[in-house]
Amino acid sequence: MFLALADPTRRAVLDRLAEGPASVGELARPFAMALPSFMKHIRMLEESGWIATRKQGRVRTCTIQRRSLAAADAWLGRQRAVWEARTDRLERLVAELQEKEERE
Amino acid sequence: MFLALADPTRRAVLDRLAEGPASVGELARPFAMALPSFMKHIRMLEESGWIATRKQGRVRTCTIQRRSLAAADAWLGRQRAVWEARTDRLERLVAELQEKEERE
DNA sequence: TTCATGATGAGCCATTAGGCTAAATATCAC
DNA sequence: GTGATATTTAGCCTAATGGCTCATCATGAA
Repeated sequence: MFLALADPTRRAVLDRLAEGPASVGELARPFAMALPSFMKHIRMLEESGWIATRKQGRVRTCTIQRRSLAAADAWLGRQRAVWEARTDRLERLVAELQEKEERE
Repeated sequence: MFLALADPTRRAVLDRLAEGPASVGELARPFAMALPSFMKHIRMLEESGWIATRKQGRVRTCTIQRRSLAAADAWLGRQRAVWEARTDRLERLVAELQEKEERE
């Protein structure tokens, strides 16, 4: 899931898709890359759940999937939560120590 | 940056470090992995800015870096923002169309 | 039908990732 | 100074990544 975000091409594709669906060819245009290479990125984005694709005629249309964004967010969110909880504990500890010092 | 999150070992290390600093050996203990292998993960986490390390005597202590979390958040945040802006536009568009229909 | 176009399949290649072992280094504790 | 402890270096191995070309397939347009 994060692996998909590790590549700049794929992040750019997601950036583009956030604005709305697009065909493979359309998505590929900005990149100096052979189509088969580009397709690997598309497939990987689909397999990792970041996008969904549907083929009508000879055109395959890609749509971003909100769900993955939520999943990635969740991990970072948990991370932030623990970090902040710890920070809070530290702050309380420091506060207590200071109080104690003042009383002495 | 996201590449560092792509590996479960490294995510686990970050999970652990969110609770507070730890030495390399301490961090490595839960993993069935040779130390040199583990060190590669540590180095990668450091190079990608997720952690900072400092060596005193023979012990290297690792600390999580808040900054990276913020950076990762930023990307996802931007992504969400565009997505939601677009959703809003679509909702407005739908609303307008419905109004128009009702008037007809 | 024939041709152009959008997407794919197959397979090659160089680099990187992620694991290992064996040996070296640097402290710390006696 | 000897031995145990905590890393670290060097180098090897396999599989996966990310790129390429060339050949194919399927569909839309003339």
